[in-house]
Amino acid sequence: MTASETRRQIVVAADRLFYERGFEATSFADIAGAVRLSRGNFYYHFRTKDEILQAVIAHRIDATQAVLDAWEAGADSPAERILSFVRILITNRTAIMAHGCPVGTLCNELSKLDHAAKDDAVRLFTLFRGWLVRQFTALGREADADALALHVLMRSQGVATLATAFRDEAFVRREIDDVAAWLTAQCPPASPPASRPHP
Amino acid sequence: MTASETRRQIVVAADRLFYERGFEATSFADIAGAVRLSRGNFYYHFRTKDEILQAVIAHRIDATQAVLDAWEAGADSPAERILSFVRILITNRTAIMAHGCPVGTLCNELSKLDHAAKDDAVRLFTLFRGWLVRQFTALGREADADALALHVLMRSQGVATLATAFRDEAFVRREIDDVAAWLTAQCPPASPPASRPHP
DNA sequence: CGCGCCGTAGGACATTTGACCTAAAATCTT
DNA sequence: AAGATTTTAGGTCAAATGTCCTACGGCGCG
Repeated sequence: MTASETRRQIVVAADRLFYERGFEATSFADIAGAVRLSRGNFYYHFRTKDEILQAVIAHRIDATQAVLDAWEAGADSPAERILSFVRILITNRTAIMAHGCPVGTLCNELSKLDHAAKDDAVRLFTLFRGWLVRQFTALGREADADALALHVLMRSQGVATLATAFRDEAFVRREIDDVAAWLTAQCPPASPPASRPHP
Repeated sequence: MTASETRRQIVVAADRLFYERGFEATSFADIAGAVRLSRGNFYYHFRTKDEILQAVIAHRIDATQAVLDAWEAGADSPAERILSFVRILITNRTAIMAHGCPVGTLCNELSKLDHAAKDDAVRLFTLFRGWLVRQFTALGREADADALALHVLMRSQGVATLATAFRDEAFVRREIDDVAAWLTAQCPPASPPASRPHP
């Protein structure tokens, strides 16, 4: 096995474990075990947990960017793209009801730990935020695109958190429908300006 | 110092530390140090970390219940009461931007740890949920009171999470205003039914 | 071919940390 | 002062982290 391939496997396994159990609760040995490496060999690739965290975040950023790029390259309208984003909550409902949103929970945990990589994790949010801003701008809402983007992110996060707490799939679907309705009201052909963000 | 008083101090200190650093990241010694107790004395009051967690959750439930009762005993209208709840985000903005929502982040962490006390933590949410249901019922929305309650909780959680990530106070205020506007649209004297929850 | 180099892999320590426990001193109660 | 309660100062044990050392196999080179 080549070193970079081994490394990649480690990052993928760590990514999953950090998501499922949290960063703090995942031990070096847990990750090594998941990839079937001895501790010593593991150390050859990553010397500290923080290094792994850095790599995991970088990996997530790449993966996220790829998904967003693909959506933006597709034929969907900006509004449909935004809905694609929100529907992640449905697609990943099982994982989310068990472990929450990967981005939100990581940012929360790193904030509490006051971890050096905190800001890097927030960049994941920033990625989505910027992408959403572009979609809303394309919908003719350049003036308040950022407020709208944050609003969509806010709703996703809120739904994810409550989904984890209550494990209520009907609630998730209801709220997704509500976002869809809100979105339609935001960017219609021509209707009275809705009561939303006044930035 | 009487035992129950010492115990109370321990719970208060543990509550703060669990909130600020997280449950997993807070050690026995951290709590003992915060109350200036020897580890042994600490052990006299609580034998395991899980016992402390139980006590902290019970303490939070009591405190929450007291606040909700006070609000319900006050002269405010149900709509104003709901706004009081949402405005906690403003009142506690400093703490929330640093450590998130105490309820949401605890539930998230315990979910990941698959901790036995997970469901007890969710009861904190349930407390708010039931209280909100009563307010919406009083506003004449008994039919969808629960969906509306969850919607308000969802927004609070989303705002808290993003507030922690971006530390943007203006965003928080904007979203609070938006909830207020939404609330007005929900339960007005008599207006066309808004596009909200269809449970 | 023989030899040393290097990337890769695996195991054997050493150190630290944190949860959990005990014995006995100090303090309070009656 | 007897007896219960509270506090202190230790100590144990397992898990986690950090570091080193050996081994194997390909490969360039004299």
